[in-house]
Amino acid sequence: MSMEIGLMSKRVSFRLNTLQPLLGSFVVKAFAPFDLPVGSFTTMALMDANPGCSQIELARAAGFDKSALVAIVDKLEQRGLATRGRSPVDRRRNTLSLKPEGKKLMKEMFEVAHEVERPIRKELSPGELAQLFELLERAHRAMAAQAQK
Amino acid sequence: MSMEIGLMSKRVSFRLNTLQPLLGSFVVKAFAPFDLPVGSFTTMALMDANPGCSQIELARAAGFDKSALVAIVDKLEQRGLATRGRSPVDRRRNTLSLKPEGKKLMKEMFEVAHEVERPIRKELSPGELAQLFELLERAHRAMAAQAQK
DNA sequence: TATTGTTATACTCTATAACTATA
DNA sequence: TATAGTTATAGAGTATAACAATA
Repeated sequence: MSMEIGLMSKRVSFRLNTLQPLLGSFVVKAFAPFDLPVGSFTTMALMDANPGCSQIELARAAGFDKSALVAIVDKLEQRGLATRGRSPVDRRRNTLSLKPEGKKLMKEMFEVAHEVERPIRKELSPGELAQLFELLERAHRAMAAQAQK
Repeated sequence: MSMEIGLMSKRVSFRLNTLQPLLGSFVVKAFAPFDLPVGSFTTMALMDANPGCSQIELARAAGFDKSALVAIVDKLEQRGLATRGRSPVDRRRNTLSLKPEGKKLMKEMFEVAHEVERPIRKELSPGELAQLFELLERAHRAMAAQAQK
C-alpha cells in the first residue's frame, strides 16, 4: 500500500519528526569510529566558532541541556581535543576552546557529515539547499523567540 | 556572548537537531490536555489518509517502530477513536481505520498544532512555507532511498 | 522460511533537582 | 538571591529480540 500523509503535509513538525531521526541514525553510524559522545561534533564546531565561550552559552546554542554538555567536554579534554579554562572576570564560568588537534578532528568529522548528507545534495540544487538552510534558520529563530516569552 | 554557528551553518542535521526538539516541546505541551500517547495525532492523521492500512505500513510512514505503534493503537481503540480489524485476505494484518469521533478529535488536534506553528507562519510567507515543505519532503525521500540500500 | 502484530526488555536521552562555588 | 558548572537520578522514548499466528 502506497501511503498518503494527508493533513500532515501541512505540518512542519511532521517533516522534522521523520527526517531528523532518519538523518540522525546515519550520522550516528558514520561517527561511530570516532568513539566520541553524541553531540561532540556540534560542540567542537561551536567551540571553534566561539573561542572562550562558556558551557551554558554553548549548550543553549546547540540545543541541549547544560548538564548534558559536561560529559562531552570531559571526553574532549581527556582526548586532548579541547581545554576548559576559568574565566578571570567571572570565576564561575569556564572558557572553552578547541585545540589544534580538535580542530583537525572536527574538520574530519565535517567531511564525514558532508558525505552522509550527499543524497540531499544530489536531490537539491545548491540554490535550493541554501534556501532550505535559510528557511530552517528563520523558522528556528521564530520558535526560539516564542520560547522566551 | 552572541554565539556563531560556524561550519554548522552548512549541515542540514544541525538545523534539524535544534529546531525539531524545540518545536516538539511546544507540541507536547499543547497536546497534553488530550491525554494521548505521543504519536497519536500523527497516527490518526495517517489512518484518516489511508483507511484500511496495516500497522507496519503506518509505522514506516510515521517513522517509528512497529512495536511503538501497538500502545498507541490500543489507546485509540480504548477511547473509541479508531478500530483495529483483521484483513480477510491476509489474516496476519490488522486493518486500521479512524472512527468519526477520531476524525473529529484529529481535526481539533490539527488546529492546536497549527497554532503552535504560528510563529513560523508569521515569519515565512505562504510561498516560503510551501517551499520549505517541498524541500524537506525531497530531502526525506532522498535519505529514505539511501536507507533501503 | 518470512512477515505481522505483540510483548518484554534494555538502552539511550533528556529533564530535573540538588549541590558547590562564585557573583 | 541568582548563576555556572557538576552530579545523580528518574522518566520518557527508542530499539531489540523473541514469540505466536499466518503466509
